[in-house]
Amino acid sequence: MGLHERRQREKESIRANILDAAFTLAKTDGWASLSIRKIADAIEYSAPVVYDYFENKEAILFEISLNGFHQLQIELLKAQKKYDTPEEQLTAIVDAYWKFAFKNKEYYQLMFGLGMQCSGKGLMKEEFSSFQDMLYDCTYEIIQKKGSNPDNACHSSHALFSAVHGLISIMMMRNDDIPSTMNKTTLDETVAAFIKSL
Amino acid sequence: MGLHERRQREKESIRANILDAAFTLAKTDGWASLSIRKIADAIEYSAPVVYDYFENKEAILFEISLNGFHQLQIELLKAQKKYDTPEEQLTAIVDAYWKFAFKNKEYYQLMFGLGMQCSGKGLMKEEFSSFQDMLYDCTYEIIQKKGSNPDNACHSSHALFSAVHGLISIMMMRNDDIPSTMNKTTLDETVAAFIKSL
DNA sequence: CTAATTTTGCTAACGCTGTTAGAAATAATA
DNA sequence: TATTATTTCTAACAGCGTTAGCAAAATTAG
Repeated sequence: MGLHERRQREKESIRANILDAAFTLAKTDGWASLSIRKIADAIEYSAPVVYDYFENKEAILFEISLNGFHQLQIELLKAQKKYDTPEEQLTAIVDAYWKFAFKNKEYYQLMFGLGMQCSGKGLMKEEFSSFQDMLYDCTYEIIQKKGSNPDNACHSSHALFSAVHGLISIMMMRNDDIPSTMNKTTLDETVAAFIKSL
Repeated sequence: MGLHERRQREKESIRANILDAAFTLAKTDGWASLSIRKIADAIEYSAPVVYDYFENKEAILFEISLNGFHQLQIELLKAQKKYDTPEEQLTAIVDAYWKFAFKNKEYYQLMFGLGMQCSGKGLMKEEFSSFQDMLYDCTYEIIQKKGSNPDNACHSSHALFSAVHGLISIMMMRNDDIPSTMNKTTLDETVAAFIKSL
């Protein structure tokens, strides 16, 4: 009687195909041109079938963005584990964040609503703040090590996150009239100055 | 023979009405729900008339975003002129930038493509960089005054711009699970730390 | 193995979008 | 007044997200 389970697996496979197709289409043609009908074409079903698996288009985008956040978190943890001191960890985490953003432009655009209608504005909680949390932890440790006032850790780490996200946002939105090497340099300098300032 | 001129003025008035209507609609219902037909309704014409004044929808958004940049520039200059020292000017400029962003959410979203399809990605030049230029000038002056190396002024001011824009972007995209007072404090601290670091 | 029932997937449609073609109405000129 | 130029409209095209309702297929029951 493994019939139900097989059907279940088939359904899950279709669901995954929808997400896959949507993301692949976005990578080739951009989020703006993504449509339910194109997704349906890609998975070789008619359009209404998509609605058996997702409530609406936004739900698809939201789930893809969650995937993005999870993938990002994995990268960040991997980077952190490579080092022991909070200073090195912080540098590595920011570096991994930067790399993720540019290796996965479509993810980053979706996750933060850059140049596109954003999905699930208020719904994000832990997913959204994992980077912030990691920055906070490192910042707190560094401050403690230095014997400074740890009350500012929250503000400070938030400021660093903003700076990193801002740098990435600007780079992504503008059509590279700024050399991308400069931005990476600016990032590195920002992180270095940040650590020193604690 | 002032007939042509009157017609000319009428046409310009319709053009202005289109921009006005578009912006007003955006302010009440958001950019996502803005449509050519709604604009046409608002100015009491049929939809195709809009295309006698603008090539397409994007051209309308682009022009509105230019208005936003110009208005922002005026605010920034006003803030700068209030002070004489570059430190005070820098603080005032950033403050004016922040205030503009939250007094004119719709402008800022359009100008930087926050949570919406952005208009005229590559076309922006001086308009886009007026804030950056002003930050640079102040930064350069402060560095010179302090006798530091002015080669870093470019990177430094760019970093500050990123931090400010990042802070605003995050605040606008998230549904205020972060208290807005904290962000303003973070901003002030960032600027203060920035000046001190030069 | 057939009959009833559930599940699945489709076509067609609604109301919306940006945009264009072409006709009708209005205004300006000869 | 007749002709020409301009203005403005309606209708339409192709696409969008989404839903209703029917046909086909797969599953279950007798």
